[in-house]
Amino acid sequence: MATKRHVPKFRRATPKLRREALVDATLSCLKQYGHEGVSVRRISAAAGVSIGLINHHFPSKSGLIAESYETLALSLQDSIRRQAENESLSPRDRLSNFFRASFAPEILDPQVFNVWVLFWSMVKHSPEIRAVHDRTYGKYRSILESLLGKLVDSGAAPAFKLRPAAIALSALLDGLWVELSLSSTTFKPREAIALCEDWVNALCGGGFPRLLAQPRVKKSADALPKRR
Amino acid sequence: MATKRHVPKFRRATPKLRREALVDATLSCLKQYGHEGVSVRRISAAAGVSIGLINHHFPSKSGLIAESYETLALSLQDSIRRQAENESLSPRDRLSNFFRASFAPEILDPQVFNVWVLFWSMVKHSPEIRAVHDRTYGKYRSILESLLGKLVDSGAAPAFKLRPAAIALSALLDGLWVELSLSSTTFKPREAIALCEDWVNALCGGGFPRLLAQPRVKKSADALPKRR
DNA sequence: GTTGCTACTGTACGATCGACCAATTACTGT
DNA sequence: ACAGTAATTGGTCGATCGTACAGTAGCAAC
Repeated sequence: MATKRHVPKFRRATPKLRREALVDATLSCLKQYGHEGVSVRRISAAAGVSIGLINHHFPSKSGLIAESYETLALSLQDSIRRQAENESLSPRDRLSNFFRASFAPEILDPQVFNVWVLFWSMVKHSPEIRAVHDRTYGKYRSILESLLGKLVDSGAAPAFKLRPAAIALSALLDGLWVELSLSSTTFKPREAIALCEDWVNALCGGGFPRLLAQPRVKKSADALPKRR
Repeated sequence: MATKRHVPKFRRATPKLRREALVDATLSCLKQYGHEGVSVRRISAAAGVSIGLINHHFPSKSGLIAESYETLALSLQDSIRRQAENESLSPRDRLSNFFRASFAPEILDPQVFNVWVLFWSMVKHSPEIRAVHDRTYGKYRSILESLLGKLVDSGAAPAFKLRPAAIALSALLDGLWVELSLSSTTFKPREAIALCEDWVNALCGGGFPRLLAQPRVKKSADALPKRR
């Protein structure tokens, strides 16, 4: 026997690191195989660990999937938000950066869309996944609201109702993202960006009178319009 | 023995009728169980037939699913389009009807959305489903283009590029539909309708200059702008 | 009544699923 | 060097999956 002492069959990792590795493997499998990728065997194989390890670190398969959803959602969100955080730019330019980032290749990756839609299809049947969805979507909309609010503060746009505007803009972004992801041949990312810019330009130009009706006010609960 | 002659164990049906029944059962299972509903056993039980009958009428399970997708897509499409077909209304009013129909309860049914997203998630991994998607989505956009074209003809809107406008409007519709279906608490269908109306109003008021750049012309290939 | 066609049944098969758990083993503290 | 801890393994369990196929039986034609 030479100097060979001992070759470990596996290496221990801290629960935190191992969980992250399993989440990465899950996303990888979902991208590659779709529905069929959601299998403890496939995921553990991709992570290079044994089958039983998943149930050691996660309560069940759906727990692992929920955590994977949250990881992907926050990753995409941060990737987009970073582009819009440049404080040296005007709010209007930051919105433009937000749009460009929203249709960057890494976001339009068809595999990412596929995984995303898969999560959507689980929202209704899994409370854990639904919780993740509500949390991340609320955060996304609040980012948009914040950007739109700064737009008003900078004087680039007249005062308008932030929430419906953020809803409309995020819907437009989402809808374009979906269509682009489903078939990239119909139109191009730059067209999608232009359509978002057009929407904001119309907003700045007062093109949506209904959104202007009740400007932002600090408190005054009675300021809530009674709907028409 | 009394008059009891013979109680048939099953009744024969024409292939056409049986296929339709199986498609209906498939959609029902998908609505109720989501991913887990896509099972020949569950579907055949819902249709009240034996397991083997599916493979007698369809080449495989994915064939049945593709046909179910097409059935649902055409059903929703017709339901919406009927509202906009009233020839006695102005093009602008027909668009409004189109919006209202797009957010009618039967379209916003969370179960329908769930099934729809499930189909989306299969588009990338199944050529048969992809074919159905491309066909139905192209048809949907052409309906929108036609409506928008009539809007120009009626003089309600200045001439604009139909295709990008139809893309933007369908994206807005889809995005709002997705958000409403995912969590109905965030906003209400009437807000979604209002946001669509606002978009068309802005279009009619010339709020999207970029869409106006090149009005509809018959030929003139050199009219394509060089992008900025 | 009889025959022929085929819609239809139902079992069987091999593969794969998620969960479970006792045994193993890498690593840390002493 | 040793012991304790817990991360990790890998086999097993019952359930369920899609497909195949040999056999059954409804129903129309004659």
